Amino acid sequence: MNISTAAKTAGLPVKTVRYYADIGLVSAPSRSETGYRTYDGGAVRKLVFVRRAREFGFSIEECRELLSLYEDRNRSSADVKRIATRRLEDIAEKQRELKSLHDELAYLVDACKGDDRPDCPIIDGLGNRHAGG
Amino acid sequence: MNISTAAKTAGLPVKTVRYYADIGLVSAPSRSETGYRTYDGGAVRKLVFVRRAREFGFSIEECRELLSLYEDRNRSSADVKRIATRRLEDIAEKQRELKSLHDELAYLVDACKGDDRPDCPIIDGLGNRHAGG
DNA sequence: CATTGACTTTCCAGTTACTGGAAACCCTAG
DNA sequence: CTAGGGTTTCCAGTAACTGGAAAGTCAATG
Repeated sequence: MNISTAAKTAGLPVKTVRYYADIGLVSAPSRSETGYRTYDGGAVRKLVFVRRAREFGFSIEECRELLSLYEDRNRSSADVKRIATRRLEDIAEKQRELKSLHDELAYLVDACKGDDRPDCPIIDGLGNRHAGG
Repeated sequence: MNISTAAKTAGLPVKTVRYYADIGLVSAPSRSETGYRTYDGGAVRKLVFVRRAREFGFSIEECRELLSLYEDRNRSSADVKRIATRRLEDIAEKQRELKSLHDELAYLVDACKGDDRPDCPIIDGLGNRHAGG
């Protein structure tokens, strides 16, 4: 199949599919006589794998690592779990950050009357860190 | 004061302080006879304001907007509240996404034995979307 | 006065993960 | 044969910096 069919099947933009081969994340596809890229089921499955991993927030480098584990019939599940667990910690950390951010900003928004006068705790709160963050 | 003192006081890297003037986010500082940038308290306060806003996840363009409100003695607090509320919704949305991501990945990690055998629900789960995600 | 080392300047390149667009080639339907 | 897609390559741009080179400046020392 041609690139647009492969891309559609994998749920990725055509540009992205080309890009993933350019950076060597997936292997370069074979070409037709006229130079068109041609894809088979296996190539598409790898693209799906990458798309899913990216949706999980794995970086391209992590995808590279996961993909080599995906392709390695002899790797241990512990190797995979290690990477996934690290990623899980990243997510939890990000969640904590977002929560404190949300709470602090919500506090400021709540304190702001939102009327046509210039007094605004949000602006004030951005200018000087408020106590008890 | 020179740029490194200003940067330290504002809690920003020197490079970033220069960058913010380059892109016109803050006005270009005055220069000494030999071309060194010189900062006063007002300039530093604006840098602090930008740093805080960035920490809150406001984009540079939003910072530009907020900064003009910060500098405008006649703007209404409603204008500020509008921007901050939009940002608050972004954060809430991001939190929801992170939660579903976390739950799904945690489910996979939990299902993986993490031993030296190749069976791995994480890899399998990345290859094919699991039901009831 | 010379030197040393820290600080500053400008400018260019690189980062992440793509995305947009131009110019040219290919393919299929009518 | 033409029209309209799809495809190719390559270059540039995004967001928000960050790193580094080469050259000028400053303050303290000998």
